[in-house]
Amino acid sequence: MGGVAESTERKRRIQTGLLPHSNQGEKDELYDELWHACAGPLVYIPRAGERVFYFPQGHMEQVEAYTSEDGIMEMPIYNLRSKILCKVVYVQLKAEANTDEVFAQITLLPVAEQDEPSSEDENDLSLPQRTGVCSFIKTLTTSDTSTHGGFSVPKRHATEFLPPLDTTQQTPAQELVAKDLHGYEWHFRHTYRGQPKRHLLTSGWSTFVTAKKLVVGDEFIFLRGENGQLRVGVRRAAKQLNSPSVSVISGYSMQHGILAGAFHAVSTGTMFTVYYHPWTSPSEFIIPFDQYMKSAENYYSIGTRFRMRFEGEECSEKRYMGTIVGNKDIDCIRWPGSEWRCLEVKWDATPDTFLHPERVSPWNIELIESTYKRSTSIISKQNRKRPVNPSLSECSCLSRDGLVQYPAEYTCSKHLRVFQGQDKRNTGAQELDAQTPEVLPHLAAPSNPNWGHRHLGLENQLCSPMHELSQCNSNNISYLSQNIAAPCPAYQWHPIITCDNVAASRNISVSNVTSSNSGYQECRASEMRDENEALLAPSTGCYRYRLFGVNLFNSYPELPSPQVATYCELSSPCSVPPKSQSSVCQTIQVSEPSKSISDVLLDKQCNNCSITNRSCTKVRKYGNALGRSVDLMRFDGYDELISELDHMFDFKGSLINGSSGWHVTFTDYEGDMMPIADYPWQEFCLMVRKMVIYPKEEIDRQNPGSPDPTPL
Amino acid sequence: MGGVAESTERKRRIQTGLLPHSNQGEKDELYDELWHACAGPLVYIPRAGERVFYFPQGHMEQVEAYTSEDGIMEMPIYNLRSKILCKVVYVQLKAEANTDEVFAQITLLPVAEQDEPSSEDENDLSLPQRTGVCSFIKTLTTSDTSTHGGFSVPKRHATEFLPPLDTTQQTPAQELVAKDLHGYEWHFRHTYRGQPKRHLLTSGWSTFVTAKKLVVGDEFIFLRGENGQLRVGVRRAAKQLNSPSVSVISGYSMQHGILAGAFHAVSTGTMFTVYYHPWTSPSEFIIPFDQYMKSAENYYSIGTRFRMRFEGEECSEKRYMGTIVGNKDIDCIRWPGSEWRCLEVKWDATPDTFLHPERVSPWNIELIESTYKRSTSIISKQNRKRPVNPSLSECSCLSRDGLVQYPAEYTCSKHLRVFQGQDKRNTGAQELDAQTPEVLPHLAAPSNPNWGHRHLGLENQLCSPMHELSQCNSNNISYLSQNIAAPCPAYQWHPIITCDNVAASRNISVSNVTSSNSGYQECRASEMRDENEALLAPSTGCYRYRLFGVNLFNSYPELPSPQVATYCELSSPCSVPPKSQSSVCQTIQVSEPSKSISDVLLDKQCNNCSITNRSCTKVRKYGNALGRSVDLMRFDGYDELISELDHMFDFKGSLINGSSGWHVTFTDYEGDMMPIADYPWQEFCLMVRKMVIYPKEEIDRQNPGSPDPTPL
DNA sequence: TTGTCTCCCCCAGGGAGACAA
DNA sequence: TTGTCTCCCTGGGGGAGACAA
Repeated sequence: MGGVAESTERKRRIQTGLLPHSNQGEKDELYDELWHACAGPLVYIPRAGERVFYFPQGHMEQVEAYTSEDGIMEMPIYNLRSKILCKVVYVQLKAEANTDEVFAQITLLPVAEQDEPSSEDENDLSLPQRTGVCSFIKTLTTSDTSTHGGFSVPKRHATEFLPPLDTTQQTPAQELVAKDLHGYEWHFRHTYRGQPKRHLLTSGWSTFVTAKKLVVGDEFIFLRGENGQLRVGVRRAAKQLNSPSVSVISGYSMQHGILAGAFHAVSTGTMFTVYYHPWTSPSEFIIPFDQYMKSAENYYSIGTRFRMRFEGEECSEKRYMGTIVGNKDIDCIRWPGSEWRCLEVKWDATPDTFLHPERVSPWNIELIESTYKRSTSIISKQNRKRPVNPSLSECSCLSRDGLVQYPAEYTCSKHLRVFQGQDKRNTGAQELDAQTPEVLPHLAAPSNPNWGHRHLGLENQLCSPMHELSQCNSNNISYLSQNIAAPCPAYQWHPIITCDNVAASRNISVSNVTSSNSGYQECRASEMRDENEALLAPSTGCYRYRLFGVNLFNSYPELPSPQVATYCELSSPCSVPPKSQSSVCQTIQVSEPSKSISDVLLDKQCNNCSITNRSCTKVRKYGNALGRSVDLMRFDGYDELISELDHMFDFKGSLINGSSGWHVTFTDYEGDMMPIADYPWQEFCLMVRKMVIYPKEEIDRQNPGSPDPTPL
Repeated sequence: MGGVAESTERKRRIQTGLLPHSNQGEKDELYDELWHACAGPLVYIPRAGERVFYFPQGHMEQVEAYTSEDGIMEMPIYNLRSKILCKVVYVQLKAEANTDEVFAQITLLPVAEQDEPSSEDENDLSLPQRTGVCSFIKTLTTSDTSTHGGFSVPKRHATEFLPPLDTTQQTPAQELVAKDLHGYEWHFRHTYRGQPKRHLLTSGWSTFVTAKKLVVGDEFIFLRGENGQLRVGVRRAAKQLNSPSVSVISGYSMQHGILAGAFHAVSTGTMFTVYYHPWTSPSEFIIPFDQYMKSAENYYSIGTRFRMRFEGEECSEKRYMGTIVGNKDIDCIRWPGSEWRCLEVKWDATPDTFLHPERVSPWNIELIESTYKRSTSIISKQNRKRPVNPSLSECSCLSRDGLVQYPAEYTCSKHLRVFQGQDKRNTGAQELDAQTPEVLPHLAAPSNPNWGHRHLGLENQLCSPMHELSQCNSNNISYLSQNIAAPCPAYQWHPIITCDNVAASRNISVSNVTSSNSGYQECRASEMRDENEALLAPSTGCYRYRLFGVNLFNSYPELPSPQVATYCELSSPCSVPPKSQSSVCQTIQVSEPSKSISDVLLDKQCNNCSITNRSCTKVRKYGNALGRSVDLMRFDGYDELISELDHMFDFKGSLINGSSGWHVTFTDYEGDMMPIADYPWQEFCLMVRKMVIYPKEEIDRQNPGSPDPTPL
């Protein structure tokens, strides 16, 4: 496609909003492809319009990688939620000028959780538009990086991706001009010479190597766009660049800035911008809404077995298994109830256990299910969960029209590489929802056990991982390198998987592993729910935040009455009465329609930490032993707060109209008590620690300076 | 001095605390020397223990230099003072790894303004300890930076600073090893060859040039310590490095971080750290207490003529003159009453006016006094004021025992360079105070019109700028370069001033300039006061905040009765009754002992901004139309404030003991009224906008949320 | 005295095929 | 097919004195 037709198609896409964060034409699409190629397949960047949860804790973790020294200072406590639902407003994919380190500048707009996203947005997001981009990656050899000679281009890559040479000449040569992520043009002389003949990049190559500071093991990325435009990029083997951060503000101020900035954005409903450096730290602090919600469906009890994906050497994927050994707040003071890295885990012994985090977030891991539904359900579940590294978990063939995915039920210890563009990470409900009836049967077909597979006749041997992987054995190491190629132009964006020395078809014996944890009955309701959804959900396109027609966030049952006993072990004492300790698992198993996920989340947060939950602010009425809690983020100002308090404490409107004789006071974190409404709402939200409703006489009686004199 | 003697002296200094921020021995002193040499003579860095004013606005300005894009977003309003008195806790002088850009990491501790600094601290600070460091600077020529050949060492520098060569050899050579600011060791081969013979740095030089990215016009700095240690550094001609700042947090978050971090530090009385990059922006946001206080003595009315020092090309100093054309807040919303760049100025026409800021802070400029005392008083005044660039304004000879200064009453348009270490910027009262009686006569000697001159027999022709400058004319351009040398080892730290093409002895015709502004009578009382102080001040060691024995901050005349009319033009309407618009000028001219500087400050600050003044706080008594003002800086806490208010409004003790039935309330800048003493005193000082004393009945009657319901 | 130029000459490194994995 | 080696050869640039400002 090109010329007029391409232009027309482009116009249509722009008009229909199908071109995310790109309004400069094909050039920028190619840029995005290059960026993702450089970032690596494990890196997920949300798209504009998407709804995500922003985790300030994770953001702080990443920023701390740039503040070596003074992270010891005690942070103040901001009244900031541990997770903030945001709409992605703008995404810019960039690269550091000096290091080519990719990073994303993401502008977020905090949104109320009850806002329903339009189904169109989500549909758009689930349909990444792919053009005829083809590319290859090669890990640099010693010779490639030596000062003598150039870069050896694998023959197939050269013939497929490089412009054809005039082979009639003795030593045919051409000049290639390719831009990098900074738009800088690199010139390479491409020749075909030697005995035997081979493709080489000679002149210009050493300049590139020097400028990019490439060493053995780094990767060279080459892209060719539809119209023949060339791009080059690098991925470094050693990701641990010592941050050459310019010393502008102290780490302490940075922490303040992130928290205060986010708080201000949340309070005022304005945008804020974060930078995400996937190479710097693995703190993925922006998690797609769906991914989070999926993980929230599971119950993460102590002893639960799980596995988690990591990026191994040379961009390969590894899965490690472990056991949950704890479930509690990482910082009970500042982030009570936070799910960020709330799971303490013990990893199964591996040669490189030291790499693994001792704490993970629920959405980082996949639980290992019980075995009896493994042939279909487990695969389905895995596809649906895809917690961290979705694209590497299966061999994907991306067509212009959608996503074709194959589950990869093996551990490819090395040399497995999938090169593809960014796909939709959470291909759970919304993708299922988008299924046309005729593809649903695929879900249960054992021989083709992928779900969401759009059967559009695009499959061929290049796209079949099982086919490709059958070529991979330890006998043909040098024949097929780990290089990845997207064939061009016949099949656009159908990655070729080539690998050597791979225990290719080795399946993880999930059933054995799981059954070894016989002491725990796994909560596995969500997968059943998935199936139910697939079968029962109306195809309205917006059921995701509803469960059987009940809006998950607007319904707020005061006292949910769990009708099944919980199987789930609790890791920490819970201050909530035990009867409310239900989980979504059972609730959904019995098709309890009044139990919403938000309820479950509330319960779970209470379980996670026995200290006060800062997302909610305690309110007490003078003389009443029983306190309540309100979430200030749900209110727009004092009026709404007072209205809620009026309702909560049964003032029947007299608190609102002032006739009650009671007044709301609050105590800030310094312990000073003040009448409410003295401060602007935002500041109040920042400083309030708890609220007490006093009768006026009591206020008059009190010494205003004495902190919190209320009897409990 | 060396060996045992040096070690003993070192030990003594460490014991007596005379070694600022250095406990690692001579190495670090040499480091500091190198740092300041690289930073340039205009750069002032406070010392640990010093009291300074921190201006968040200026800090924000500097940080904005690192945030190109998103500075447009509206900043929230923090309850932060425009200037924050701090004690310097810790200073680290550093350099950026990539660029060698010098910067200082300064840890500040907010302090209450009423805390008197101990005179010992200040004495220590005013006695920088100098060691036998000698050095030279050379601006690199084309040949120096070319790929062919090395660095040509001026002969005098080589003979004085480089280890002697064995001249009996045909081509004597030696290896020099010198560390840079990062501690990296550079090796240079030093030879003496060629026809005619000359000193050259050959091997190693081009590596240095390449690594430091030196170009023609950059400067090479060479230091030699007492014990022969060598150091090298660079200063770049092009200071405008495009900030290669790593994208970690958004500029918006940085702004939040600076304000929230400072606010948190002030609120909790904890330290905070700032980074000051003198090369990046001229926003000197940390100003010594004394410098600020000196500037606060002047009255900056519209039409006032002033001059200001700038760094010209190649580190020369230029003075430009201008006229104050406005005096108002740069940001009335966020920083009401701030003096940061509160002066709008119009610069006299110069070829490079574009360089000049349209707004300056009072402490940046020196007012041009009336002429009749120019021969002595003006010089004295200049020495005392030294608003921005103290070290360049005179040729300084620093001995181990003190500071010898010569006023420089000329404009050195180019090529004037003074190379010296950091000296005490504010050599005002405390230096005078340190005078021993026998040096006082120097103060009035017309032929030696410097004050604070320690007559220690160290003067010699090398130290006399007038002598040196007599060599400087346009005829010997190539004979004396602009290179600066500190001769070694005979005279330690007595800079040689060598220059060419300098209009050396050209005096600014201050009298003419000033008289051209005939419409304004300049306030010039402070210089008279200086003289009075010099002659009359008792040598008690702590008179700085006293005037004629009256403590300037503790005395507070109830109703100063100005006995002379004011000469000062007011630039903006003043809400204070005219009768209180006296100034220090008249007061001191008539030797009014009861008029304190703080009173003057009160009056003046009221004039500075037609909006509420944050340094003095208005107080009204309910029902009284006539308000008062108090300077909260004078109080240690609420008790003292209430005591003062009791006295001020004639409560005769009943406000103190609570029997009056009246209560002091205050209004913050948001317009919210609260009872006094709800907040810790420091926070109260930060947020108070005005105070009102109410009868209790009135407080009870009022809706606490309504802003300032008091009738005027 | 020192900035610039030119000349000399070395060697780092680009560019080629040989060779082997 | 392609990684590595070695050989060839060129040019950038280090290093010297010449020369002039």
